[in-house]
Amino acid sequence: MYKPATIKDIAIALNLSPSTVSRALRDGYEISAGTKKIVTDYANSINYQSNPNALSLKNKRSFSIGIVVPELANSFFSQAIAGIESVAYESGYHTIITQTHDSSTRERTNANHLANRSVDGLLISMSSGTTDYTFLKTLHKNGLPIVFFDRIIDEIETFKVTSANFTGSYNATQSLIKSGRKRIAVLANAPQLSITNERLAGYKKALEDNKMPYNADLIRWCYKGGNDYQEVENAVISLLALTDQPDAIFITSDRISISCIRALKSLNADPNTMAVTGFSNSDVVDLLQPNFCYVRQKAFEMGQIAMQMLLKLIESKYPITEFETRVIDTEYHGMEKEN
Amino acid sequence: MYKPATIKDIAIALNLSPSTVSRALRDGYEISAGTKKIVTDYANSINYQSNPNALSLKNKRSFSIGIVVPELANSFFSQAIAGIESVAYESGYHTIITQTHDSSTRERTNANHLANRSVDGLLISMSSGTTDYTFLKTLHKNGLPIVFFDRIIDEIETFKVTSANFTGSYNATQSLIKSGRKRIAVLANAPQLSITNERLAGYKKALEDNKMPYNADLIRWCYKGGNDYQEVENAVISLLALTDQPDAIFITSDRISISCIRALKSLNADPNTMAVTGFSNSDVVDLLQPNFCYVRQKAFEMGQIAMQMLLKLIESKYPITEFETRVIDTEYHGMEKEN
DNA sequence: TTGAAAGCGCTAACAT
DNA sequence: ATGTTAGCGCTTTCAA
Repeated sequence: MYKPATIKDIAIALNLSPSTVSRALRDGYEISAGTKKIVTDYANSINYQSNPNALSLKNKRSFSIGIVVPELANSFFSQAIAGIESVAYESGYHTIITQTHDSSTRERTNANHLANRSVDGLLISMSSGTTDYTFLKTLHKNGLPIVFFDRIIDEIETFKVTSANFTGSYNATQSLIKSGRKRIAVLANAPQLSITNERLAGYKKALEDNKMPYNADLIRWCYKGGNDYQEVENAVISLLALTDQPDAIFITSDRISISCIRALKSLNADPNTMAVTGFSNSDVVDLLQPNFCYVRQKAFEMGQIAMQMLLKLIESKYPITEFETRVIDTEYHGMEKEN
Repeated sequence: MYKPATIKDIAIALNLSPSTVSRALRDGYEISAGTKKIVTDYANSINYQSNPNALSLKNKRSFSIGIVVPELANSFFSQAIAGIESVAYESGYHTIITQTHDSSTRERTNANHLANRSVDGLLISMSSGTTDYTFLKTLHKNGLPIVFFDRIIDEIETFKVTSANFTGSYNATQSLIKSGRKRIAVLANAPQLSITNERLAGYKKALEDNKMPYNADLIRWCYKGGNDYQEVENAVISLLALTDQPDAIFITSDRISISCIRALKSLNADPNTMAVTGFSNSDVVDLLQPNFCYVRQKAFEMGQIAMQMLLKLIESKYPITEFETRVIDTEYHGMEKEN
């Protein structure tokens, strides 16, 4: 049984009362310098660490924050988490990371567990399947600080940070059009997601501005967000089977982008007749396929901002009523690769 | 302030004592069916969740386990974590994931924090820089169940699980030799790591068995494990600059493999004169470069096994004295890609 | 300057 | 079958 030393142990060893030890360790003003030194020295010598559970129970404060993301094995999220951690670490907060695998049930369980585990706040990027937000609303109403990032929702009023999905998408589509593509198909992520709709809207607007028709036949939904390769391959096959074949594919998400490239390769599609452009934060995407252009989100930065927002919520003395939704621009990586 | 309902609240609302409520909720045998129903119904209606901090404090048991890995943005680890979670979830355990970015300090902080946070056990894969294991020894001596996976160490006696690094490496090198390669260079990970040495040993043995000389000139160390691209590129440049250029590169780690491919591409090395083979668990590695052969570790499976071992340690009635180090075979993906 | 005591939410003897 | 009480480790009045 793992049993670290307690304040009581120190008190007994030093013939002091627990309260004195507690105050000494936290540098309380009432304690004499001498006692403080004795206590801290001894505490260090036995490598004393306070029990966070007891502290949380007492203080309703844990100096840890919970992170809920769909998938760690997704570059965007692991980069965002790195950003979150960098800020959290500086401010003395620990991070507890959980993943949902895009399951609403797991999402609810994780969020509730974190809340009960008395994290001081929650950073969440929604799962693709979630349509019922009551569990979050309840937590939020009960006073748990929540910040949404990337996959945000309208239903809860708080700080949010997301990418300029519309613009990123618009520019990428523009670029395809400029390069002469006439029939641009889309592989879209689950339609419940904010990011999906924004990205699709950017695509539509680009078509419109170029007086090109929007053709629903060219849209394919990948409800599993690219986690199910077969779903993506089927979508690609059905696009290739169209009598009026598309000459480009625009993809609204990272995992789908990868799966699409794989599918095109395995179907022996000609990379010259089929241009591919999509959102991706994979760190190897530039190595994948000669002509793959992509939109990259500033994931690390988004993580940092999200954590800063959460800190603001947590550490604010009075309730915050003015909330901000930050939109971070994306980077477009076209074919002419510099650097 | 987030403040969930407590057992006391329920007790007051239902005019019962806290202990009755507690027992009813945990289906205690002493409680009448009627009371049980009343209590559970009410608890459900207000969405009562027990406070894990209080439980941990009381029971010295948290039903959560801590995970310490170098880097989440590394396919191997995110896959291993998925394996860990799958077992943990089935057994009612939560996982708390932390990453060290290969910093010993972060590693120590994380491990200590998790231990104090009263996780019931620890799953750890060592950071590349760590040479002082006293913090782990201390935790272990104090009774914290620890299981090592992948990057294991000899210094602590407990359950461990790792890959057949020697054999995987041996076979990959054999394969390079069979295909006619004569001068096989190596990009090696930090030499502190168990996996680095095992993989290097496999390489050496393959040379030996083929009566080929081991040439230290062909070995390059990447102490940053591929996180520092420049380090890898420099290594590649220096290999290409050799008067007697290597005709193959064997790489002992995932991140270095990726960086090496990128470096070769940016240096315009001819993929036909320079064969590349390395360890990688990236899910896009097969798309990267036509002739890249790779050794894949069974990461998910390793995670599952590690978690099972940890459960055994945690839930064993009496102290375990017989420890096992499981070695899991690797998959070699050569050039003839089926499927 | 220090100590005693109560309480955070929960459980488990020990009553009743 | 249910209630009372003490205690997990810590902080914080209140008292000395």
